[in-house]
Order: sequence, then C-alpha cells, then structure tokens
Amino acid sequence: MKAEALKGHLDGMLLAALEDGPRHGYAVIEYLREASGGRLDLPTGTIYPALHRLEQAGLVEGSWSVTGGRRRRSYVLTRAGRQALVGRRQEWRTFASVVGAVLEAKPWPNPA
Amino acid sequence: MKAEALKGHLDGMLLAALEDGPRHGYAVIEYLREASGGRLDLPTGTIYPALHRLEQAGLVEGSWSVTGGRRRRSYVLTRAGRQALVGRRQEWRTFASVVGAVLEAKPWPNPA
DNA sequence: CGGCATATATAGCGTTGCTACCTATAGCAA
DNA sequence: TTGCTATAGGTAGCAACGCTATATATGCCG
Repeated sequence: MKAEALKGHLDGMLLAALEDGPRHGYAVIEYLREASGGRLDLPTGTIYPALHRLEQAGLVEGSWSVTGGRRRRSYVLTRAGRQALVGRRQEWRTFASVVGAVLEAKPWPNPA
Repeated sequence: MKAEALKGHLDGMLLAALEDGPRHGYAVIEYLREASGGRLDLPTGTIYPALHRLEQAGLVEGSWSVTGGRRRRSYVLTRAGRQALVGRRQEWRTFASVVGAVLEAKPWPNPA
C-alpha cells in the first residue's frame, strides 16, 4: 500500500482503535495490524506523533502508568473524540463512495 | 470532505477520467464534478500540477491545441498510464477494505 | 465596458506519514 | 556477562501533495 494513501484517514482509525476501551500506543499498532489482517503495519514514528496530535486536539486523553517495569501512556476517547469518530465514519463512507464511483466510472447514484 | 483525504488517491481518479478518451484539464475538473454528483469540485491549482506530475511520470501525454481561440492542453493515457490505472484500482480496493474493516471494527475476513 | 465562463499556470503553505535515530526495561540464549 | 528480541516511548527532519492565492488570456453577453 502506498505510503501517502493513509493521509487524512489515520486519525479515524486511531479513534476506532480506542473505541472499545483504552489502549497504549504499542497496543494500538498491534490492534491495527490484527484488525487489518496484517496489511497495516505502522511504524512507531507514525503512531506516537499521531496520538500526540489527537491529544492536543482534545479527542483523546492520555495517562501514564507502569506495568511490569515498563512505562505506558494509555489513551481514552474523550466525548469530543467519540463524536469525531462518528463524523469520521460518515466522511469515510462518502469519500469511499466518491472515489469508488470515479474509479469504477459509475455515475453517482441519482437521488431522484 | 477534508482537504487531505484525497492525498494519494487523486492520480488514480485522473487516470480514470482519461480512460475513455483524451480530456484537457478544465474538462477533467468538470468530469470529476459530474461523476461524483457534485461532491468533487477540485481547484485548478490541484488539477494542473497533478496532470503535470502524471506527464512527468510518463502516465499521460499532453498536446497543445486551439479551440475557439482558446489554447488547451489535452492529455491521453499512455500504455504505462493504462497499466497504472489497473494497479491503482486494485490498490484502492485493498485500501478501502482495510480502512473499512478498521473503522467498522469488523475483523479482516479470514482467507481460510 | 464590466463581468463571467473558459483555460492554463505557478509560488508558497500546511498537513502528515515516514525514515532514522535515540532511550529504556524485561527476558532469554549463548 | 554479553547480546538479541520484544516491549514501550520519544523526536528531528524529510518528502509528498493538495490547497490558497494570484496571474494571464480569450470569448461572449448585457
């Protein structure tokens, strides 16, 4: 998969990865790998800054903890994050329909 | 639709827009608008540089003409462009499946 | 003449994912 | 002990690319 294909769609996937409970960055990477059947194997240099961005944006909230001698930063969805996830899902459906329609050269379904 | 959502997917759509015959930049914009039911209204500052990129990459071939006193640069798919379009379509399907699976929290279909 | 559609072009910006590198602990093998 | 791997986090700098803003030019209509 091309590197830049993800651009603009990663945030939604991160939010989705946190929907069913808090996860720390490393666990998010593993989750995405499993949920995508191994097709998504994102480098840490992608995930950690992205989580920081989401935290800055107030969509997730991070907290430090220590488990087995290792420090972790766990993230939970905020209320805004949950709302954002709903929006991102809708945007994705529209986007996927548009690109699909153009690529398959099928005219957009007429609402009439 | 978010601005950066298109990143990495525009090229494929441009190739698709040229699949059924040559078009010039302005016509490509109109085609995409119609094929997407008005959801895609791309600025000229996006289309023209993108077509230049595709030409540089050897995927399309441009030629000047004059119609009704207006100069146009029409683009045709090269053989490589046609092959690239096939590849882009396949990549899109994979990408859409991956993102869809993660966003909808459905595990990737097991090939077994 | 003014304004709009048609038609092309480029400079510069902002976002964002990636590469490469760094730190640190736990556990296991040589 | 040494070293490798997995786990866990981090940053600096780069590259790609779509967008904004701006510029040029023609045809046509009021």
